Amino acid sequence: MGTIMDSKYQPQLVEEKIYKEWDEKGLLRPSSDEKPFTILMPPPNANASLHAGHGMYMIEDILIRYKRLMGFASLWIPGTDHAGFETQFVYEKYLAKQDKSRFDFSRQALYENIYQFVRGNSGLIYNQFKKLGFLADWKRSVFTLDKHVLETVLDTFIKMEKEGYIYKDEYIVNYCTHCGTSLSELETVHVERKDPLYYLKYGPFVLATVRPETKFGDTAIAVHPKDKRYEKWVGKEVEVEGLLGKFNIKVIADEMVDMKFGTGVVKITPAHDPADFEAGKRHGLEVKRVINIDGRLNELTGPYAGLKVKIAREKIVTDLKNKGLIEKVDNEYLHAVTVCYKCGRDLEPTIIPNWFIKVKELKKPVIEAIKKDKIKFYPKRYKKQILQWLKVMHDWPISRQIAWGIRIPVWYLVNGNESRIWLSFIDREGKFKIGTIQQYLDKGHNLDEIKKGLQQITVPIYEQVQVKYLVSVNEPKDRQNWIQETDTFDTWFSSGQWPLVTLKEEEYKTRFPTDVMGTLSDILPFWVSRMIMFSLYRKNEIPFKNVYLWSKVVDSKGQKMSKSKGNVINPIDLVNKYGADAFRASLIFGTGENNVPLAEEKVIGMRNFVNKIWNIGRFIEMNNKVKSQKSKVKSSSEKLKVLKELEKEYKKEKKQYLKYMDSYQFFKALGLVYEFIWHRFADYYIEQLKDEVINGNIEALGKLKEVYLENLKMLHPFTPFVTEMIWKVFKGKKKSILEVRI
RNA sequence: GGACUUGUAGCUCAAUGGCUAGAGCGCUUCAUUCACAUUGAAGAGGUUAGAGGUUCGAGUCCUCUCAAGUCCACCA
Repeated sequence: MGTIMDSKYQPQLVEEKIYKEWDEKGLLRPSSDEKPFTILMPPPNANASLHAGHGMYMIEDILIRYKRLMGFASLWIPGTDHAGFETQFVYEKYLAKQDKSRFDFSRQALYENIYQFVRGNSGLIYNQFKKLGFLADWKRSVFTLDKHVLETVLDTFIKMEKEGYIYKDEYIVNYCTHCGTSLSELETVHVERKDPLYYLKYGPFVLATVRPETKFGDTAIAVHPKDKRYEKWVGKEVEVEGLLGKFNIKVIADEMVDMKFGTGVVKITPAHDPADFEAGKRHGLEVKRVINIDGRLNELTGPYAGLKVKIAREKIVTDLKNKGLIEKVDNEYLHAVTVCYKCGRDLEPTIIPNWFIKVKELKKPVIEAIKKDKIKFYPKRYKKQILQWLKVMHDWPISRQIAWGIRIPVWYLVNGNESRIWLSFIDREGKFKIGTIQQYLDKGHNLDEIKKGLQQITVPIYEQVQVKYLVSVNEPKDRQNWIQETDTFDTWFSSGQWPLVTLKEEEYKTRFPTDVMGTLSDILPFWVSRMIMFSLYRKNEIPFKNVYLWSKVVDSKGQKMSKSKGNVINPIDLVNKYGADAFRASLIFGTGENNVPLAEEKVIGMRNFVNKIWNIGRFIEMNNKVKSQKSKVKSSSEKLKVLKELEKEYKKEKKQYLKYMDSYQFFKALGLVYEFIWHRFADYYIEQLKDEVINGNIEALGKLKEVYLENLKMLHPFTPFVTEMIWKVFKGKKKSILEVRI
């Protein structure tokens, strides 16, 4: 043996070497003959670098290592996500620095540029994961734009379309005119804000609105059916004086109206308000669009055409005042505004043709599987939550108006539809063009040129004739001209199929359903529910048996980490300073089921603990080396009693440890071992037996060594490096603690 | 507006309805040739947010009030 143990454990000197040895020994993947245990790593964004939240992936590493020590062939498969919207957003910020925007590129060029951009950053996060000691099979990494992933994802869409789960509809969506895409409800943020509430004179009524600029799109006035004040008007048309002159408008009665709000009268603008859109459907109202998707008012607004919403509003308010059409303004009106979660700007509810999945039938087996506990949730309360979410989950818009993603395999027939298909493209001279295909064919451009420079096409849903489309991966081969949909799939549509694309074909027999899915609790509805849905749809099987949900990593005061607050902690800095073991343990120790506070002081505390583990080993090793030179001393009856006590206490500890680990109560398991090893084993037992051991009592030393080594195994999932290092000191340089079993 | 979660020492968190409510960090005092000062021993620090109830017994269960957080929002 003869390995010299320094009086201080220095992680910086050994961690990299130890990790390399695990890799070389093939310990990153399981040996084949044991019982399978499988975890699929939630794919981080391909261009991301490690942040504190990723530290919690360590929960999965704990499970992988624990199960390995328990005799399982534990396998952890990593991957990365193209993260459509997120990544394109980051890339566009990068473009903006060079005074460019996505409108300067064709979608093909933009896609390729982002691909290169992502490639340049990829691999970074895996190196950081390795620094944390993650025992994952990196060679098997899957990227959500890999060929076989595309095949599966496209195939799912085609199958769903065939079976009638897919439809296209004009739908009012939250549209960010700045980011140029529609957002799902889950991607929006509601903020409370004060805005002026204008009381407008509206024919015989006065009504309150914060958005006077949408009044050009009004197609009805609504009152509550029980409101006696307005009873006599319901069902009739009234004449209203507006900025563009007089017009007639219908009065309807609908329960959506709050009699107590404002004057109890609201204008209905189906094209620009989600609630009005629904009301419009109920009453068969015309949908009159007055704001285009670029956030500017259109030709129906007369002199205001071309103005952006905010500017138009100011101008319209001034003009209304001059005409005497504003009765009063309430400047203290507090209301919830929906803003873009990415750029924070107000969202414009807008009607856009979108692709949808009917979820009503698809979610049924999901609900059933969860109710029957085929999938278990930790902590338990999330079962109730996910069921609640599933219950109210409505049809899912899966199309996104961005280039970075998987293009929807739909082809529109061009012939005969030239003036029905709207598009934007970069022409052969590099100029941005927008309009219908017909307009540009007339101006001497040809379809190949348009397709080559294509940015985005919009195929509206027409009253009489629909543009014919085919669902196909490749362009239909006939004499006709076709053009492919430019919308891409929502990221969750592909990452929702993660469990269907990560395993090898033969592993679906042995490793599916996988054992544990661990992820941040925030994405329970986005991701977890959809993975279950796709898995049941494609495989008729649940994707995983257990779901472990961890919470956000926050700062020492419980505040969310954010750049603007300046409280962001870089995990790698802490690892470099105090070692990966200390960092890992600090995310587990003293936490419950709530947010995980991360503070340097706590990491220091855990560094001290790691050092304590090391020094206990040092004490035993020092006496181990010299034992042959000393005479044999037998234990006194008093010391025998202490040894028996130790044995008993250790057995109790181990039993409790297994119970905690098997029920995913990691913080309790670590707390238990911490307490035992430091305050019982070191502070009590070693102190009691110290003189004996130094005097050469082999029996006492043997017992201490035995219990110590067992505790190293129990600690290994939490602090893998130091336990491996000590193991090598005791057992030999070529041995690994990962090769033994608890 | 609805749902969920939380409120315990200065801070961050524990405590299957049962003994004197415990850890870590911080604080005070003492110790030191010792495996470890990244140490050890001792200590201060609590009306468990508040009020009421159930119980032999409540930090824990129930009701209400107050406060904080998260998610959802014509969907419950």
